[in-house]
Amino acid sequence: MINQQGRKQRRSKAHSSGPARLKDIAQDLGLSTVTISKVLRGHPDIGEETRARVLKRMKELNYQPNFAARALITGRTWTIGLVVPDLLHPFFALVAKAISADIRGQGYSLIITSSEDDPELEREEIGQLLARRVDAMVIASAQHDTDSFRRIEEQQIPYILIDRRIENLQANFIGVDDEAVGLLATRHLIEQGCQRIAHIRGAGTSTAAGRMKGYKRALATHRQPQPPGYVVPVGISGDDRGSSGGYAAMEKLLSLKQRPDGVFCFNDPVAMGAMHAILDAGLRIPEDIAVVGCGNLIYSDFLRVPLTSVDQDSAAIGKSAADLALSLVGKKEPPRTKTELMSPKLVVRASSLRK
Amino acid sequence: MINQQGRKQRRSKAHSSGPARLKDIAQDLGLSTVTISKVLRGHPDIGEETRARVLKRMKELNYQPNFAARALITGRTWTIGLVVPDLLHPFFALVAKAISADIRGQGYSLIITSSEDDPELEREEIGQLLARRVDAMVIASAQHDTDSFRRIEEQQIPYILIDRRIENLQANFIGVDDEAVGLLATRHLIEQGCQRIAHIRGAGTSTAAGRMKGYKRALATHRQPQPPGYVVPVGISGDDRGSSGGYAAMEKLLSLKQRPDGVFCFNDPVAMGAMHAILDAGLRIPEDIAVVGCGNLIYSDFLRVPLTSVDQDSAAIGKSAADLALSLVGKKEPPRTKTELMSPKLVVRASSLRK
DNA sequence: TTGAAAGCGCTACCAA
DNA sequence: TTGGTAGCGCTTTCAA
Repeated sequence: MINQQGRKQRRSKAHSSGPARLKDIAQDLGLSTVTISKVLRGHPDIGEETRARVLKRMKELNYQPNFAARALITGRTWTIGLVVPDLLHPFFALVAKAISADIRGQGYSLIITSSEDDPELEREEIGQLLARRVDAMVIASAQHDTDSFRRIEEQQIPYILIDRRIENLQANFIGVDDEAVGLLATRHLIEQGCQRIAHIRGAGTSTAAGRMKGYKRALATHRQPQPPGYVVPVGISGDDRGSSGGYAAMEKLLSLKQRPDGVFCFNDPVAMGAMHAILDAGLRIPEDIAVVGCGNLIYSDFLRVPLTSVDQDSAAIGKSAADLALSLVGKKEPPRTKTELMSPKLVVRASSLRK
Repeated sequence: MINQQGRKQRRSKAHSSGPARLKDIAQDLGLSTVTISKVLRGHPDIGEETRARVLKRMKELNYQPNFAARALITGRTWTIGLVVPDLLHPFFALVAKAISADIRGQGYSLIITSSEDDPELEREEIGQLLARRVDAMVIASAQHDTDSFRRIEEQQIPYILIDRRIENLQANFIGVDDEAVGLLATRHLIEQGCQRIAHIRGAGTSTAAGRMKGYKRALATHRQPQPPGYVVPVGISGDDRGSSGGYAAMEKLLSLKQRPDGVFCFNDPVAMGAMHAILDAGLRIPEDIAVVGCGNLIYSDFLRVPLTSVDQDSAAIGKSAADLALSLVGKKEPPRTKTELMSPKLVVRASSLRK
């Protein structure tokens, strides 16, 4: 009531405070807001001349539709939420980059949150994204139970798990075939003539379990020994995301009566730490101990010994997840859940090349 | 009109379609929406008993306020926009992580966009964030001109440049003192006994210019020679973000009649490439050529030769930017712009240790 | 081809 | 302490 006059005629000609609104354009041109709205959305029922006038004025005023107002009516925010355990880890950074690139052209923006691998924090972040009514979510989860996901389902928001699966949860999943990762890496070590192959495994994720399964299967298939103590879990570490844990785990392996002559490491940071420990012990890579990692980080070529690693095509995972997410937006009844497993690829470098 | 009945009484008891609204709770409890809204925001003018009842029902329904509706009225979206050239670069990933962690507790979410170092793309992304009415923006810009920023200013949205400055633009800036970076690195090489120090410089950014200035000043101060051809620009590269450019630049330096015995590299990826080239040429680091990088990436310890690097405290930059951004949100007249320069710190490793 | 009216879910303002 | 009313900027529906 108070500011009716002041607001409604706010921008009859010039720029005053705040961004331009449909109403401003309508008033300037003597049209209704509906007409402007139709032009904005490319509605066909508009005369050519009118459309041109409106577009011209929009450009002059640098008009940007208000997403909040639009979202309120349409129920779509044109926003995708991404939850990752750690943005600093190149795998997740690459996934984020790929998703961002994929959805950008479709008018979507990406809200990224980092859970720091803390289940409680992740729940809160998911709640926050829910409150913001993102159109879909992509999650690399640090959770072990399913209730966060039940909440998402209640709100009927499509979501896609990446990299890590959740037990007892039937959900869209895109990741790498982790058992194949373990198989590929271990078989390679066998082919390089390793006789006693150890594994430094990750902690608590489906990823870690899958890779270990592949490792064991490869050993069994090739009738290789599986001495006790040859599978060492890497502790949860701080900022280096595995390197120091890899170092410690490798020290344990080196202290065994029969030390291994090959190690398959859960991921590249762990492998770096392990290599460090091996070199510090005065041993040679790969002559004394061959090392294989996973992730194929970008700097693998520049390490003290270039690291053989299993590539998991992170960019493809991101792109697939984004495509699936977009295809699910606004669907009434969600189609049956989809699982997509990328095939891993071995990239051989000096750390495992014995022949 | 059509669904008045259907909607208004939608969730009188149970869960039907869509998330709960204030109105649902009000109806269930025989109160007005205003009362519920006040409880939601912790308004004091509410009876204890009423408050308790409302909170209980909210919990039961898993109520989440609709951000879009709130934003429409308050004019605040509780969203910060971040624009970086490349999320994969650890510096920007770390900045993003720090900002995210800082604003999380205050109820803010972070929309992150990657400009791929493409000025045109960056303009579009900034436009997108403007349309979304983010409350503030943090930008590591790939632009050279100022009009994107004029547009932000027109919309009265506070923004903070990080890492890279823009010429002729008076704006909030948080970054590292790049001249000090160049000074620190170069002086260190001099102290290590290097006689002919080269510089592989970055392209086009204020950062690159500042570091080179520091390099030149250190040489001048210590009366060191500055032979022609000793400053080589690194080409813009693809996915390795500088490594291949560093390799090529170093090859050029190695082909000079008098090759350098020390190199200060624009950043760590470039330094990795340069070290690669040096080793490939059969030379030793640091005995034949000492190398210093910048950024102090996390894996510097694991390289073929551990890399001496200038640390720029990326996390502090992120945190400062976030704090400043939040402090600026909703301010009528923006206070005068603020510049904050972090002091760089040299982290010495084997690549430069000659004594 | 254009526009009037209603309303998305919430908050601001003021009266009761 | 509580609530009625208006309205944020836009889209939807339907009538003109």
